[in-house]
Amino acid sequence: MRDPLPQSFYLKPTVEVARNLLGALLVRTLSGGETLSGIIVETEAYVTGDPACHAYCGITPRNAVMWGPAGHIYVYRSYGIHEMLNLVTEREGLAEAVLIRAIEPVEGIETMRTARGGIKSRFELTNGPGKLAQALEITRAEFNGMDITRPNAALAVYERASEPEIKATTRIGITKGVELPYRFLIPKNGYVSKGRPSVAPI
DNA sequence: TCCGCGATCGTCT
DNA sequence: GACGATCGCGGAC
Repeated sequence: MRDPLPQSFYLKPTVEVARNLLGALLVRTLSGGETLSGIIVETEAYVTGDPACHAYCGITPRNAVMWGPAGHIYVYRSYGIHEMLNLVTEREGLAEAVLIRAIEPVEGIETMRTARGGIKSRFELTNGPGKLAQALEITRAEFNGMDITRPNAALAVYERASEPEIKATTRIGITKGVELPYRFLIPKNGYVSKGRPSVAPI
């Protein structure tokens, strides 16, 4: 397989990166050598001046990675339970990121099923940010701050085959900035998350 | 099928 | 001490 997407891919405006990630292949290599992969089908953009963005209130130990170089991984825990996978965008000093919300499983489906507690439906293995992290065994301890553009990394993103149809809607599961159309997904894909936008799709 | 609620804990005030 | 970029279960219809 070719090299992972380079840092220049993540140095573009965050909304553009969020759109360009749709259709790309997310590949997780487990410590045992097994490969898990899936096509990214849903993302959300978090930008400067956005009240829903973790970085909105300034730099803290938790969100420090967002201020760092593009192409690094920001993982944090939500509701005390779920791990969230984000990819840092923009230049250093500008704290923006893309949340990966859902993928369509390609390789390692049985392993993902086991990691998810034996769930039967393959549509529900990775259709939500918390589920995706659980299925791919992505933890904050191992991945927060890691460079995703490095060859042979435990997690990598590869260029998409072709540009998919893209739909923009409002974001999900937040209480601030709900009106911004920063959620992007591939319509009619059965693996997107089930949450619904609070406003009609744009 | 849809909706409401509890779980659970790191982080910030 | 309160809350959150969520999830899954159980009950109503």
